[in-house]
Amino acid sequence: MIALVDCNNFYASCERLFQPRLQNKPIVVLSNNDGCVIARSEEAKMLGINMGDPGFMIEPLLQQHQVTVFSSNYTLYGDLSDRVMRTLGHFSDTVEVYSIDEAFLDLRSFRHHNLTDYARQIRNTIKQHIGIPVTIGIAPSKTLAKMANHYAKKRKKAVGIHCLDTPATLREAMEHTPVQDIWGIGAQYAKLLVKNGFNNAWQLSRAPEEWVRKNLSVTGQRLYNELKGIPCMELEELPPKKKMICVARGFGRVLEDKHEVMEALASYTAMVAAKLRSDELAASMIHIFLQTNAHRNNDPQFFRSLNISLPVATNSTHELIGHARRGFETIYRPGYKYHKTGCIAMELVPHNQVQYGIFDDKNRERDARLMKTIDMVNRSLGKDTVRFALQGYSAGWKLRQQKLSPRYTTRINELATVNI
DNA sequence: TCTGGGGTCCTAGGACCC
DNA sequence: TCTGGGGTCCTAGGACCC
Repeated sequence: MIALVDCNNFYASCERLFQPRLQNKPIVVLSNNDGCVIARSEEAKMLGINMGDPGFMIEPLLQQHQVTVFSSNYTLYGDLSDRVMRTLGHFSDTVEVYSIDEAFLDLRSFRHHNLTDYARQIRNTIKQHIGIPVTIGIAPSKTLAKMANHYAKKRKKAVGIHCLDTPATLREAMEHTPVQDIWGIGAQYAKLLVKNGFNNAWQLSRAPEEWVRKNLSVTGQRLYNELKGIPCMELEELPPKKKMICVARGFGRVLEDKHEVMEALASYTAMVAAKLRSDELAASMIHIFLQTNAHRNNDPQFFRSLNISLPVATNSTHELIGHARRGFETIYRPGYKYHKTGCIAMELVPHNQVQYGIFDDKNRERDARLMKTIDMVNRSLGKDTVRFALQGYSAGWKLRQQKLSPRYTTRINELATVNI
């Protein structure tokens, strides 16, 4: 059996952990730039606030019900996530960290245990040691474990655990799972399935396999077998090798000044370079793009992107910024209100396996030492302490984060204070 | 009358996930 | 005024090769 452990309303729960007065109060967390709702406490869900609602559009509702709003604080969530995952490691030798708030646990060697009791133990330990509430679903395959978890959240909230270990419990959960709630079925496939008379997971698992293969491709066929209880997806303990590294962001406001857009692109490129180094990778190609705000119907729209092949794979900040700048010069057009830009590193190779070029005259070893030093300084004194000229100092494109909470667990000067 | 066929590589686009 | 960001996988179709 496989368990899926999922943190409840994770970002909202993280924020609440350090502000106990928000217990039983509605909370929402907004995406970058304080854009859309990406997490809600139960109380906020009950008010009819949906995932993805733009913050400014639900402003009256937030005020009316005194909803506490937070900007997203990934430093805090990442640290609490690490603690949860480390704790899960005590309960199974095989843990796949699937996302910041979810993990699959292999419980196949626990055949003689009462798995519901074991799950209760996991749940209590995480609540006690870290303070985050979790829900646990247990079933014969990953897809069914996801379904069990979903079922527990919807119908057994108080218990927070659901185990699909008999044909009857399996069928019951599947009949109560509409196709769009199946892991791997999105809006498009759900529409197609309903049109063809498959409304819930049970019905889909009874569909002709040929039809599934033809209409949902091989991923759909895998999913179909998982629904039948035949595991087709193994647990991945090691994170797979990255194929790309992307930093892209909308600006706090639209930009019409070429240099400001370039500063943003240079800064995102520098972030890509730092990520490459921390993963010990180098990029053989970068992709850059810039675009206007598609939501502003009255503005002329512009989108352009460019692939840039690099003569020698690199993770050096100034080299990557140099390539990005030359690319930017060729795709930039004046006269538009720019909203977003980004840099994507592709064709990644391990940094110690880079092929040098015959005509390459750069001193790459000296460069690597310089980058190491910069990373060290920025790690200890803050992300932007050392930066390159092109990144600039104008804050016009910086993120909007008006409701940012302290990084309680990772910065000594942002510790929580307790009045007694 | 009949107008090759099998293979690879690349890219764009669509679908999905959290 | 204000609508997220970072990923993966699969397929179809074109270019090219022999």
